[in-house]
Amino acid sequence: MRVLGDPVRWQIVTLLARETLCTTHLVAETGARQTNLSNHLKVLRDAGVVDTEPCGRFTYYSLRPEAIEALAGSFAELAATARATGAAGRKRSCP
Amino acid sequence: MRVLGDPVRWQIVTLLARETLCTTHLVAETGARQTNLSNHLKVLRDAGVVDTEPCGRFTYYSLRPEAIEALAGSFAELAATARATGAAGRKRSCP
DNA sequence: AGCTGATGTCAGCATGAACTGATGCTATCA
DNA sequence: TGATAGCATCAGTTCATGCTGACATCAGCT
Repeated sequence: MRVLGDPVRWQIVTLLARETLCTTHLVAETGARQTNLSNHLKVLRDAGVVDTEPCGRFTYYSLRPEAIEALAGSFAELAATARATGAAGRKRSCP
Repeated sequence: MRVLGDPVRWQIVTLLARETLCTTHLVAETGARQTNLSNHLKVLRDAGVVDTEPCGRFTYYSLRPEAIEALAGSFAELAATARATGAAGRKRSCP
């Protein structure tokens, strides 16, 4: 969750959702430095959001749909309970 | 998105999803100081994630289901395109 | 009106995260 | 085998943001 808070990482995720890319492509697309991107990609890798696949001297990055789907599911669940409490008028009384 | 990256704010959101609460309750639940919570609630209010309803000298906070549902929808869409690119093997060729 | 308690706002401080430059490793090509 | 390119890691600096204390404000009660 905190991992996707950074705008650069969010841009990386949206780019990878459409296409599997390697670091060079991401550098060209985002305009960020290679080192900077490498750090962000490490964070995304550690969080299990992206997968890596070496290809010669390049490394391809792809988005893991499971991770995004899990987030989407928890958000949907949260929205459902929120709507239920709103409909039921569930509120704790003033102390 | 960036707004929900903070763990305290995430805790506030999950609490409000279940029950409409006022600041005193949130102070008791999270253990954070009142000023700290007030700042976080301001951020959530500015982002349109929560609604406020004054009740005497208390103020009730409730989660806005629309905001969460919008997030859930965009995540689901992202996951769908990610899964499609994975299935189609869509990748940009090495430069 | 005056008092009390709940809440919001502001300025300063501290912690953490992002960005950068330098360096090293690995794979490909001449 | 030397040169080059892609990529990762490390240490240092800068910047953002959360936290805190002090003050202001507002509603309700006596």
